[in-house]
Amino acid sequence: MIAAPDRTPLTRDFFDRPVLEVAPDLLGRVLVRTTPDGPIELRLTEVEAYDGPNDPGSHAYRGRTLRNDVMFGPPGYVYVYFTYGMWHCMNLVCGPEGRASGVLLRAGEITEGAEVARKRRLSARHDRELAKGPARLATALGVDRSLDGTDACASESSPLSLLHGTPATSDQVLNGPRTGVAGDGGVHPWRFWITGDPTVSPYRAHTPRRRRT
DNA sequence: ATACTGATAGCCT
DNA sequence: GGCTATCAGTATG
Repeated sequence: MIAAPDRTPLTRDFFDRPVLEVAPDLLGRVLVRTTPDGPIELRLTEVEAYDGPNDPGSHAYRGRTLRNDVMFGPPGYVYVYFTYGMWHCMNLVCGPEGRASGVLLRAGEITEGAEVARKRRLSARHDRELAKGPARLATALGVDRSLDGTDACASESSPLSLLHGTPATSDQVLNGPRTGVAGDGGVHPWRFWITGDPTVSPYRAHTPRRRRT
């Protein structure tokens, strides 16, 4: 028999650990997004770690700015950024405070509120594609910069909350190079995912773009 | 299934 | 001015 997922929120202490410890521990956890259209729940299946000022792939690498300010604050809060002129992506700040490390939420399985998520992701041909990729995940959940700095340790009824769920066991977790990070030729195998899960996004190496004329 | 390309605007040098 | 923690559409095996 299978135990029901634990619906208590993760605590501040959960996030107040080194990012490489937190990242794999997030797999199988449940993100609840409360919207005017109803709640959406997502079981995390793929994440990526970014280790602050020592990590050239991190938005915090070149210091504190208006955009990345939340990353330099306390752990357990949400950092949302806008990229490629069209998309949003969300991260969870990890400890210790001031290190500016975080976990990018890359993919997950919608376990509740799929009807609401489908309306935001009209191009998805299958439910497993609703949140397959970081920008798709944010779109499906209706997450944008207005949620930057939101507390993920708040109650289930707040705009965003991360519940214990059913954590993946270590034998279910694989790791490998991060997706699309410039200069990260596998030196940092900091992408973590649940083995064989159909909602995990395909790996893409960083592709340098040629300047258009 | 994989491979390539254009779209788009904020961010940082 | 160059770059980007991406996606959707199209082409091809």
